Amino acid sequence: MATSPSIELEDLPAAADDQVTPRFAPLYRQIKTLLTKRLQAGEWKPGEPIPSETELAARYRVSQGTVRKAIDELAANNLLVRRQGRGTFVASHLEVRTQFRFLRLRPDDLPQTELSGEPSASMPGERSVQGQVLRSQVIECRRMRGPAEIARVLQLRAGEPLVQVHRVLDLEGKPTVLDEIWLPGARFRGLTAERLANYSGPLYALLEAEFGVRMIRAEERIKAVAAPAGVAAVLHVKSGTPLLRVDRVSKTYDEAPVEFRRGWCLTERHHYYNELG
Amino acid sequence: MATSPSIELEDLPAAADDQVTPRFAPLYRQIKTLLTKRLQAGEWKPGEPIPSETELAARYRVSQGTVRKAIDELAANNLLVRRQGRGTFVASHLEVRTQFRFLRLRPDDLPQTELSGEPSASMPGERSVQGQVLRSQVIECRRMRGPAEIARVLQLRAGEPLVQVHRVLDLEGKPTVLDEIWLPGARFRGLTAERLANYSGPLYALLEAEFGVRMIRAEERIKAVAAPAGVAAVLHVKSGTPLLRVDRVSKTYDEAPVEFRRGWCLTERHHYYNELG
DNA sequence: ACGCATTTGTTCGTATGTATT
DNA sequence: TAATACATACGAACAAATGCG
Repeated sequence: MATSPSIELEDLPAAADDQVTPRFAPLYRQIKTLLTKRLQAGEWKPGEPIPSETELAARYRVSQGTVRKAIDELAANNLLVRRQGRGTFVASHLEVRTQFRFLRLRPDDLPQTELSGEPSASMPGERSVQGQVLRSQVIECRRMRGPAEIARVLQLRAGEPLVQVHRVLDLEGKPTVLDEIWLPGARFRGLTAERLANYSGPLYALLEAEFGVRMIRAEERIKAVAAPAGVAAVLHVKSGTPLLRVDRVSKTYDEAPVEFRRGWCLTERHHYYNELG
Repeated sequence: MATSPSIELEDLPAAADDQVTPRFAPLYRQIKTLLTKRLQAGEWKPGEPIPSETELAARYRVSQGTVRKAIDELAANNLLVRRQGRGTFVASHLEVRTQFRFLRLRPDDLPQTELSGEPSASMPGERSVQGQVLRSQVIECRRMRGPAEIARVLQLRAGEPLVQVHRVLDLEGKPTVLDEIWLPGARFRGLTAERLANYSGPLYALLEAEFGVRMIRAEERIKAVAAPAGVAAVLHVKSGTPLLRVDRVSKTYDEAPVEFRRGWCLTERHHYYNELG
């Protein structure tokens, strides 16, 4: 097993907790809160349908339109997915439609026509997503008491147990991203190197299916840095090569952070894609 | 005047035009299209109110709720801004609330509390926005017949006239971003170095006020690169320093591209911030 | 292949609440 | 205070998509 690429954590953002909850909220927003709590409690599992609008309206003694507006917002927040004629479903990283929702790296020469393509399976451990062949390989997975900075970002007490995962993403057959991932040990008790090695799908799908933790939202902070020696070796480039360093804090319901990830991305043939509205 | 930093344009994305317009659309979406056309025609100017919902409902012979749903989507697309009790207004880069909407660079040590602060004026040519002091200085502005790649991205014929602007953004008093901007010459006929020098606000506000071109949406493609000598000199760093290279294509109504911009960003003390939903 | 029941999507109309001028 | 405009809430009806018998 490769040694851990030694990294410094000099400037992680501090966690803030200034949620302002107004005392009086419109009815549909109260319904939204109630539904969110039921989702958070795991009353309906990812991929399952929630009760119909008419049923919920009766349940909460409000009109169907009010329930509808609450669900509209939850769907806009990617907590639910509406399907005409079928029902409203709990969003899931297991669905092909929403797999790799957070992956923003694209090949430079991607034809526009392939962008809408759905992920397709191919060789074991390999997947084609958004027109690019993707392979993930876990380098390391161990339990540790993490650095204070990580604990702070994850809103844990310093010294609390963490799971640390290192992995390489191959895109188009070339090692392109080295991910260093930290998870709170308490939430992910059975997460082992073996479990990860036997699994080939998206990490968030595994975390959702096995540990019931759904990643809803994430913040990313991106810098250009010179590749440290350890990282450079894994990506087969010279030390000092410019890399994208993407720091991600992923959050679940109620904005609770449950993952910190630092990705080192080689952008010779790829780029980070973003849309500004 | 400084010489143009020589850059290569090896891998700009090709422009695609595969808008699928379904023949039959719901009423509210037809209304949305009609309103968009009137906005595009400049019937209402940025910052001005559009007619009230009841008035539009009467005008188009539909219910107020249908107009409301159309406006909801236009507001979600940042074309309109709703203000309870006042009316619905054409979005504008001139408003303090939406100034620098597309600026994603943040100082590393920004306290969360300052994030919500509104931009405030200070010294001439200097502005405080999102907790950071910002100063823009134009290095160069000239007319030219641009490279074929630029023309392609802007969906112009090769050899059509372009305006090229180079500028430096100072953040916290340090040169941090070198922007190389290309605009279609035809749309921006009176744009000169002098006009830019006399103006200190956001560029998009100028383009909107003087030339009636509103930037609605943009796509960015980001790479980590080694600073070329010309860029390094402007940013006061050693050649080869890792920089964020942010390529932006800005679009106006109907997805028409009207700006290509390449930003070279020093991320020693700053980062590119992004939220994933 | 057809029709039926279910569920979300669209549209209308009305009434009332809240913010602004 | 009054008028105006957007925001919320209700109820009803029909359209469109889906799944099933």
